[in-house]
Amino acid sequence: MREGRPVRVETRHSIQNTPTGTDCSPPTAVANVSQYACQRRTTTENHNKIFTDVMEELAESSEFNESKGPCLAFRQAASVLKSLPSAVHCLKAIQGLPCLGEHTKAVMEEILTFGRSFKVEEIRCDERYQALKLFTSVFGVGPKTAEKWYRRGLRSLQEILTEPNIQLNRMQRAGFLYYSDISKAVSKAEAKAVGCIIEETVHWIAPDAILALTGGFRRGKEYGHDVDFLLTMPEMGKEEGLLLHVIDRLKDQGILLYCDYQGSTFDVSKLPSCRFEDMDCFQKCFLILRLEQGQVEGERGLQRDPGDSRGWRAVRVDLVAPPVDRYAFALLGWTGSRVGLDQIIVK
DNA sequence: AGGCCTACG
DNA sequence: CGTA
DNA sequence: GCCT
Repeated sequence: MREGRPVRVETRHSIQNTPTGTDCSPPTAVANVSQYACQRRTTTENHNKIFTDVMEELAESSEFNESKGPCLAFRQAASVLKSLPSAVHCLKAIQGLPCLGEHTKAVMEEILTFGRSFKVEEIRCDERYQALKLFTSVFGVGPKTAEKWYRRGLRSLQEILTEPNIQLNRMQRAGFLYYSDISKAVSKAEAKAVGCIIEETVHWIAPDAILALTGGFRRGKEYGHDVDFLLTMPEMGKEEGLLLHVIDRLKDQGILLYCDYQGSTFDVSKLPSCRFEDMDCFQKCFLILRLEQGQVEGERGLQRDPGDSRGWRAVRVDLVAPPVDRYAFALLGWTGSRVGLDQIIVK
């Protein structure tokens, strides 16, 4: 997810003392909003959905209008609001928070007063916005491609698939093929089932390999849009080639529907300075896996009508394979001191 | 007034 | 260009 | 649009 860019910390970003007691939100609501999006409190539930939905629509609309600045600003505003531990009930409660300026606050006031934003409702009615939103909801389709299709007069996904002169790339073909599955949220039970499959595959290759769930489900979320794992070997360097082996095995099992592999770009001799926190250089892959319904806890053998559904669904899965020293560092960073390694390593 | 991730495929 |  |  993407949480937007870091914001410099200021003393005013911390809550001011409110000795008069006129604030109408818990005092903790505004305290401790970090300078960095990645350091902000990541709550399991979003307590300000009524605001963040609108901010994200404004961001999307800005993106479609190629207004990069406003797009970023609305995304950051949404990110800050999502990090709050409780719902905002009056504007006073967000005093001093970063990324919430004049315009954003005006929109929020409108929502507090009328329960809706009229500007956003206008945007939602716009034909171009609707089409671009629909097109970009396909995995592999961004604003440029969506705009191209819109200018050709296309309006529905069916029209895209029917149009003979459109050549979809590999990513987009997967996007259309598994559209409804990928659009659907992944449940915790499904994430666990994916974990079992990856675990079995990984340990078949290397019994001492270490696999850990990360991302939203690691933080205890009930639903997510993909499932993330960290994978490594206890002995430094042994993780080389492991990820490609895993991908081969998934292929052999016939459950690999899509695979985008990125080799490691970590090179000590090339790096000007050691950046421990740079996770982007590790081996990783973005997959779409076929998950059998029978593998999911709670859905075992409940299939009364086999003709009713396929008996499986597609799930987006990310695997990252750092060397073990970085792995430990990354896990501790994501996990915090309260959870032990035994709780986060899938065994 | 000017910036607003980046690296990879 | 699109992804994370 | 928000911040510097």
